[in-house]
Amino acid sequence: MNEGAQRLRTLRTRLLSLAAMHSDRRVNDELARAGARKWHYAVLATLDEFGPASQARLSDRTRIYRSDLVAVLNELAEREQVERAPDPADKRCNLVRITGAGRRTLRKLDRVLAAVEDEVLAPLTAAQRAQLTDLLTILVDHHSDRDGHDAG
Amino acid sequence: MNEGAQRLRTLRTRLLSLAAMHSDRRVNDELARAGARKWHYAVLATLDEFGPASQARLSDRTRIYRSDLVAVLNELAEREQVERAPDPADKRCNLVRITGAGRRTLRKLDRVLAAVEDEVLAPLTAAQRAQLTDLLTILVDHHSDRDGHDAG
DNA sequence: CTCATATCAGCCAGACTGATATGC
DNA sequence: CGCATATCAGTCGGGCTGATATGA
Repeated sequence: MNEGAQRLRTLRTRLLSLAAMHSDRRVNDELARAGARKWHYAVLATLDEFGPASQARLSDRTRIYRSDLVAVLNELAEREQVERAPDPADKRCNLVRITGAGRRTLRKLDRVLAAVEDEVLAPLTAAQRAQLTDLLTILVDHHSDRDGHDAG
Repeated sequence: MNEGAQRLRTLRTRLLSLAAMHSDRRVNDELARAGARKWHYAVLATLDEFGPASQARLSDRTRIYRSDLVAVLNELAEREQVERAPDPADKRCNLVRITGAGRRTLRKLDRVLAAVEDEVLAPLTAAQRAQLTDLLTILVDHHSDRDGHDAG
């Protein structure tokens, strides 16, 4: 009805939000069916890739707040997917490491997430998927730099 | 340390999530500075574009749940940015319309959001921004169809 | 009677803050 | 001392569900 018309549907920040919301919902649903949550996967994948680490480092690498990480690790430890032991070199720290069961869970979640990713990106061609990956990577890297996060 | 390494950082569903999280945070922060929230903008923009509507239609168009819309409209009505009056044609409905103050607020928020959008997309060239818009639009349209939402 | 509308009450994951105890 | 780590308590926006009253 006015100059601003169409802004809502073309607002890129909103498109990003809507696309992510749908993607997240599918991810969360499927992870829930597998008995896990995003954070569990993030922790397991990070431990598998980088090896044992303190909770502070895990927090940096997964972007899970330190305060929230506590509960996540409690859950993972309960399921024996990670082990949490005091670091002899620095008694303030816990050294967290992934277990065999954790690796098996990770493999399973990897498959679940690959399927969801494929479903979410279904309407895009291979070339478009590559484009999207590039663009999103640029955005994420850019604000990671500015916010000063751990590069791993 | 294993085949799954790098999966976390290249997982498209995660990249989407991270990019959207950053964008949303910036949007929310700046809207807050302007005394508003995303939902306020969505309602005002939708009313401006499509004209007066019932809450049910507003809910479809903005994707705000009907139950949540009540509070949003209360807030907007308090600030006299919208008017909510019983629809004489269907007494179950409220007819919601934007006011002059609402339009002025909308213009202000439009400027705020344009600035945020520009900041968020800063690392992208004009061509890349167009690409991103296309790709996100495809994704959003695709799942809107499947979830069966109102096209407006 | 069935269906839609508006409203209210409440749940839950998740982002984020602040305080505290402990060890460097 | 100042600084980092892990933990706990709690806030808050927002997505989502269910119940209810009322009218089409």
